[in-house]
Amino acid sequence: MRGIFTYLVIMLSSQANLASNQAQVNPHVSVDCVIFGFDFEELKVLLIQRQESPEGTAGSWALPGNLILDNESLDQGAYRVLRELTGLQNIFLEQFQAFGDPDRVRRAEDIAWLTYMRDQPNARVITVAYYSLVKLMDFEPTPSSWARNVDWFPIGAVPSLAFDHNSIVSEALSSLQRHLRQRPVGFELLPPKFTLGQLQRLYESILLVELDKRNFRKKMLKKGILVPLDEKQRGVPHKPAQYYRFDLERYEAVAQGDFDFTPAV
Amino acid sequence: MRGIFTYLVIMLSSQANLASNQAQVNPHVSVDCVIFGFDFEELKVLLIQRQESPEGTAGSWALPGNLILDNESLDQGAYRVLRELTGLQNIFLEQFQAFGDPDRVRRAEDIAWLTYMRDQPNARVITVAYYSLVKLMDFEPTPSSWARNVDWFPIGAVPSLAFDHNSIVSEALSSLQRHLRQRPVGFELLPPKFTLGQLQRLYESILLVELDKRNFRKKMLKKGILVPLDEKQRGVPHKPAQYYRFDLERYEAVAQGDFDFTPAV
DNA sequence: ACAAAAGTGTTTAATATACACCCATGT
DNA sequence: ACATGGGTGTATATTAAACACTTTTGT
Repeated sequence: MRGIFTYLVIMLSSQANLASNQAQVNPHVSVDCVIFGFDFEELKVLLIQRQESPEGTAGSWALPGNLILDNESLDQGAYRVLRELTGLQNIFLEQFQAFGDPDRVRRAEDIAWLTYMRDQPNARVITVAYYSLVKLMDFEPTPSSWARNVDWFPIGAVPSLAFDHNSIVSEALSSLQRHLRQRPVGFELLPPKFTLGQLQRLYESILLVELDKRNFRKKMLKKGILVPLDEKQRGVPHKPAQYYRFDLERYEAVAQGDFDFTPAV
Repeated sequence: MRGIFTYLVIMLSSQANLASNQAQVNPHVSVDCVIFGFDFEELKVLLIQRQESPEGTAGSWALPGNLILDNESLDQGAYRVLRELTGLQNIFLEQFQAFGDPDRVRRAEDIAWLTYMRDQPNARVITVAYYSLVKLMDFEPTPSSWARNVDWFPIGAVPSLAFDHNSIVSEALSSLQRHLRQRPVGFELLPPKFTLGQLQRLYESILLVELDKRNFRKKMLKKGILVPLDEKQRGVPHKPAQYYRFDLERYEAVAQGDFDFTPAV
């Protein structure tokens, strides 16, 4: 019961907005967010579990998403969904693709769920997909507040999802891989201070390659966008590592648009 | 009058479809196409000129685009718009971004035009933008058939366009530039046989750089995706150039996904 | 003491860059 | 003959790749 309540609060908050500032839900356009996090070991995706509807729909997993409001942009809609779900703001968000197959809603349980949740359950909906990079430490969904309704899944163990959400996740990963090679987006997944080992494991687990430690360090440090801090790891059962931070100003000064981290396989 | 007639045929053909196969126009989602062509000298964009409406709207230029039908995918919608406009099929088409600012329709003349053309002129519309690469030789809009309604514009001399179409063109160019460095998309803009000089000018005019002839040839030929033909240029007032063709099988065999043409500035 | 990850350099191969002259054709 | 773009090679600098051992800490 608790899970259902929380979930309804999220899904219906646009209705609250509607009441307070006249915004109308657009029945044909939604946004979906693929939220990536990194726990220093592997890449994870945040999924929500739909509640079981009165009609007995199974509580299958899905991407967080919702219809947009008529007075908000696509980006604003995606931010709103993220904020409502995670409470986080100032999150890295990138639109990567629109999905509009006429039969992206075809499974019986998806239709049942829409019937239960939406005013116009049969409206043709196209969805604009975003991926988001969050510092996983900032938002670890706790069993107490979210029950079984929200959880991180390893990117390699995503279950069967609602609608076309498995395709969306897969395209999000491709986009992230491409962007990671070209722009310094990886730092969005790490805390403000991090070690080179953590950064390397991030690249390895997103690009699905193994990298040589010495070459990785040389290459990364030569870019001149990392600055060492006066601080080292503590409490680790091995030689403590130097902490670094990403220097945005230096990046913008040095490489105007060119990052180009293209590791060998 | 002729121009208006032709244009109406294009814009209303979805209505014809509606009558024949029950397809409904979706009032909230459109597709817009940025059609690129290359005349061996510079990159061009195909624009259409809206007819002057009875309300006296100026005949401003715009991207070809239209609302989608409820039974077609986004890709199919974009293909349909392209086919209706150019008569061409099997065209290279790539979705690159959705645009959904609530105020992307704000100029008086845009509103007047929608009022004239659409059933629900005030509906919030988000548009999914595609860029398309065509062999310009296959489709040179002739003054006789299109009058002043369709024309190629150099990418550097695009006039002020309707709605947010100037932003869309600019983002399309960025996407094309990015893709050209990473994938062999340039050949879509060239005829089946072309010279290395033509290919170089294509890269130069899209990426807006000057390239060294010798290095360009070495680099391009080393990829092993071009095959020389038994044919040379004829009728040119200089040493005739060797013709080449792009070999797709060879590309797919050799470079699995990696093209990486990253020229120096 | 041992386990575990941090940290460090050199050699070799591949790739990128800069650069200048002769060639074949149409007019 | 001349103008025009086609075609070619080499030397140098930069970047990528392969590779192994010592260090520091917690247990």
